[in-house]
Amino acid sequence: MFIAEASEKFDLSQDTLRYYERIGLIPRVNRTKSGIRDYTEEDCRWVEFIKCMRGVGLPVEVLIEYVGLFQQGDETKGARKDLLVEQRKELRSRMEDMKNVLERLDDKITRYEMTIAEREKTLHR
Amino acid sequence: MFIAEASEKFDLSQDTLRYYERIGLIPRVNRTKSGIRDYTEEDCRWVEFIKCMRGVGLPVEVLIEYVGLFQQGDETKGARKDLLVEQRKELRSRMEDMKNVLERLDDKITRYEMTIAEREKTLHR
DNA sequence: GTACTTCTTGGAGTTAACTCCAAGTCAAGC
DNA sequence: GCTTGACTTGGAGTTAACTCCAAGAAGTAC
Repeated sequence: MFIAEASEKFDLSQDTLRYYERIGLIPRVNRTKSGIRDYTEEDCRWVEFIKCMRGVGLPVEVLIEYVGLFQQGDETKGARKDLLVEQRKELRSRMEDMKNVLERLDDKITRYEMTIAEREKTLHR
Repeated sequence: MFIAEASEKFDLSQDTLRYYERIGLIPRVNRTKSGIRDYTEEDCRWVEFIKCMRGVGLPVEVLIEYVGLFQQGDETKGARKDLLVEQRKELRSRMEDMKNVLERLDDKITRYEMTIAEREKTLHR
């Protein structure tokens, strides 16, 4: 799969795909003999994984480290696990914050709805 | 309350507080006769609200609009509600994404734990 | 009444994460 | 064998959201 197709498939610009590879956010992608990127199944799995993680805000820096550890082989499995555990903690904490804000928004919206309804009533009285 | 105290209280730098005010993310804060910011209760409520919303990623631009609408008076209550409803939708959608990623991380971590435990066993056999 | 500290403003600088661009290469169509 | 179009690279530019800075004023300690 060439870069145009991958770009479509993952809804990431070609520039973003190249950028991710450049900075080590995904491992180096396969090339044809003439140097053109030709994404393998595994390349695609990396892109999908990174897009997914970036989508919920895991920092590029952290993901670069993960990919780096991965490329160093089995010895780094412990470190990789620790990294994921830490990110999971962060994610949970952010979700907790969001849950609270969501409640607050629900509340605020309900109050707006009530005052607006109240005003309507008064107007038509 | 002067800016140093507000900065402490909300854990936002003085620069951030001034910046928020400058761009209209919070309404103009009260001044002493000599021009020094003196946060009232209401100013504080705004700061707290904005910090809270920014903390879960609501865009500055959107919050500026909300504050702007607020300052235009009761006529804008409908618009303010709509804005909050839209942001709630966004928030819910992001939380949904995060829930999925959380499951994925749980899975990945479990798998790491299993392979690491497996290797330990082999080593000590 | 002068030194010190804390504030003021407008504007410049920084950071993360892309996004765009110029110059060049290569395969395909005619 | 020349044009076209999709690709390559390294590097510059952009955006959102701060963060820092210089110059100056104002209250406080002595």
